[in-house]
Amino acid sequence: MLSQRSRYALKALLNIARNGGVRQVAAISTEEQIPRKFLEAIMADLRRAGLVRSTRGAVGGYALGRPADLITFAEVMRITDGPIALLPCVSRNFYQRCEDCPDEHACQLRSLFSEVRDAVTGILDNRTLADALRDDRRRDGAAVGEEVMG
Amino acid sequence: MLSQRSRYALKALLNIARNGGVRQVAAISTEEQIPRKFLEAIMADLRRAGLVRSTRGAVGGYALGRPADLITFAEVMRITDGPIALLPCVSRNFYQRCEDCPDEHACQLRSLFSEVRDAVTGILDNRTLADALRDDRRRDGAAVGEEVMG
DNA sequence: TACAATCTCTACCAATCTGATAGGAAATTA
DNA sequence: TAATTTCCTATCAGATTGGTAGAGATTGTA
Repeated sequence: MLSQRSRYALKALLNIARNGGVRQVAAISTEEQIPRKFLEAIMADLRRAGLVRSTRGAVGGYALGRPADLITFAEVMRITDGPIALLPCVSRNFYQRCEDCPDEHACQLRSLFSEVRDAVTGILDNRTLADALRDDRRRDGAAVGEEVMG
Repeated sequence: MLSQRSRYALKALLNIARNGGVRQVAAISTEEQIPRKFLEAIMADLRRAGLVRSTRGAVGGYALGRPADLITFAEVMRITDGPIALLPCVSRNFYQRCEDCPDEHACQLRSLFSEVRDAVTGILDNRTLADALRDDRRRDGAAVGEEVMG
């Protein structure tokens, strides 16, 4: 399961991307129903990873560190939750040997879970914040305004 | 990440399937490098779920509760780790609402993580213990004996 | 019957992770 | 200077994880 941390991080980033420009923790907190102090800690992680830039003081806040179409879901999840793969020995970004495994290449779990990793990262490494916003607009459009467009 | 519990459960079941018939915890424990007492607890779970049948006494042990080609990886993982989906609100077997989510159908995470769930369960619900053993034999064959067969 | 082997059950435990909360320091704007 | 906002450090309760201990129940065999 995704941690609450990751869910919050993704929602916060989508909130910033949706609104554009600089956005305060307090606003995100109330809009996305995220405990303020907890969100502060999460934003600090995202800042240290370069996903957002912060400005302090009276009209400060957070802005995306790069365009929304260059921030993937996978990247956010790796920052907040660590590895995406189900086994350490099949992770590309956080590889670690399974200590109790005598021979990695003979392991009957490894090939299957490599396949799972490929399936998952195939989606998450290629889906950006911008994609999520676009899908959302399309869904709204289909229900309400798209007809007007032809 | 998969819990150690799940890894051990899968390895233990594969061990039983590979050897066929009844198999003792002590043997599995040493062969698969799993702490004995911990494995006992895991086998108890698998028994309660019907994946294995146990017999007590002098020549007791555990046998598969049904043929190896009817036990999927997904089923084992759900017993030992719970939901496979990354969000409770997209799980088929353990569905739960996200409390802080005002409108599930407007959620910008949900559609993406449904897609991920489909990709993962598409693999894990359709891969059985028998498949894993077969793949393994094929891999051995390719390296050693297959040439003899033509 | 006694004994050894095996699963079964209950309880317990240390370490880590999760999801927060508290309070103040530092920076910026008006 | 006052207000606003991020930044930093510390703390914490509860759950989860990975495991251990020991006694009890059941069965096969000598």
